[in-house]
Amino acid sequence: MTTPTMQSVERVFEVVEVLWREDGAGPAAVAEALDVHRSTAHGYLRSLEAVGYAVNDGGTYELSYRFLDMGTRLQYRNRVFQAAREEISRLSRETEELPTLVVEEAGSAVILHQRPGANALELGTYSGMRTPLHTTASGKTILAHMPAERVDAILDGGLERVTERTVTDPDRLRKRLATVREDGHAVDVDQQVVGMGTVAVPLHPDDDHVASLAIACPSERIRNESYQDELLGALKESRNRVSIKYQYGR
Amino acid sequence: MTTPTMQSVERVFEVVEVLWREDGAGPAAVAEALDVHRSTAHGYLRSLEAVGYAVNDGGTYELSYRFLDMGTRLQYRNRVFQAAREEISRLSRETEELPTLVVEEAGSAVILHQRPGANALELGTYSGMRTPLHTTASGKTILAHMPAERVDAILDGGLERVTERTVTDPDRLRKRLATVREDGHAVDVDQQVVGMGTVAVPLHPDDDHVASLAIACPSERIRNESYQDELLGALKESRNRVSIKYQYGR
DNA sequence: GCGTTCGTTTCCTATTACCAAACGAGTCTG
DNA sequence: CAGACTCGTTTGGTAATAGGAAACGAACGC
Repeated sequence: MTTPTMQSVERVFEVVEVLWREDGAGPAAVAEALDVHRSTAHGYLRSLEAVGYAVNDGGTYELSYRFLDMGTRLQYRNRVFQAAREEISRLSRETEELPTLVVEEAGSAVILHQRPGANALELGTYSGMRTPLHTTASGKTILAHMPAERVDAILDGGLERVTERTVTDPDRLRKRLATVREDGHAVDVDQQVVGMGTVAVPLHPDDDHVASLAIACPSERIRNESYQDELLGALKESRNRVSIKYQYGR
Repeated sequence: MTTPTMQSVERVFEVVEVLWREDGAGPAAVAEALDVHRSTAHGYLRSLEAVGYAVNDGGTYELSYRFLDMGTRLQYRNRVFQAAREEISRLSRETEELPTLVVEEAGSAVILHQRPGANALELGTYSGMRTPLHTTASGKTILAHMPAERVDAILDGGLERVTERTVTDPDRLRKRLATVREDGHAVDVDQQVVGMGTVAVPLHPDDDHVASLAIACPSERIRNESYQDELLGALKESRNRVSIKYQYGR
């Protein structure tokens, strides 16, 4: 923990961040953002280009789709993703909503995959997007099935508030998680985004991995209880199929 | 061109490559792969973790989904993608095949998006995947609509052979491109992958960008001419809609 | 049980990343 | 139209930093 991190590595990813923010930039802009000399910034940009993570378009450098390449390869390599892919397609066709697969990484929720159906909400969500675990229905089902000591470690990090309905009190959250465990699912309405409701079930294919399968849809549709039950039924059926597929390989 | 690239930047992305190949590794494995001292490898791993692009799971480090995050954000930022997204969903539902959006980057074809339909082929393709431009129907439609000097520059780089049917002779390729320009589309059967056929149309929303909209399906289906025409018609209709959407904003 | 290998930390120094200066090309301005 | 900027890029000298050696504790295998 006391070992310092490498300046050049931190900086090159700061450059990546700047290239993202500015949607492409030259040495001058990067130099100003990092507070270094122009020639230094130039070195980073040239190196990023050499390794293929940036492209030089006549003096201004842009991030390349190598990020998409590597990211998608990581996504495809994930065994939960492989097991869930087809089922998510099916859910997308049959419910016409927005089925989503969420996993946990470094104490955050990560959307590993989603496939909008014909009637799906247009949210700002995307594969790879991170959210705190305690602010979404999926995250709560994941927390609810994680070892207690890991939950404690995450809660100790503080519970960020994202909307006025975010549960920020650790004890209230723990009670909520107990309820999720009993119910076997979690439902959020207008929690993360106003107008959106989510129903989520845990996906617990083995002792090491906890994930969540969820469907997001407009709040008004999810308030209809029979529709909510319908979605829940579809989710649980899919979840069971995914678990089986996961355990017995492809 | 004479300016040397930064060793530490090249190395950190070598580490990324090793972490990908080994599906997670510790300092010892990375040190051996890069031929550096264990403590050096450790520094890179710690730094990658600090910037969020790797996660430390009890001594072995794995690449994180930050790559997916950044990659997908780049994908969503692309205006051609934004304009084509809905149409690709529609094509996926209506044809039940594999509609694909391809763009050019640094002289290569990059799959920017694809959405398998209910009957789609299961290929090894994925968003972010790169191929040479001259080996796919999409790539050829892109080449066919690129400025001649850029085509020359790319052809000068050599035409890699990927199957026995790859066009590797520059002059034959140029003739083929002329045909593609005349026809307004390109069709490949068993070229890239045996058993797969692709029909592609150019997507040329403005003077700076050339992309391609394509549908991949089993060879036997595409050999049926009326089916091929059906796909082509759907593609061209979608292409026109995407062009309009691109020009008149979202 | 010992030996090995691992991740990790500390310290030293030699490498390397950084800055300064300068060049040529392009753009804006007076 | 000309001058003065700013830009990307290259060069070389130097000081900060990345890399190597050694050592610690823990985990594993023999």
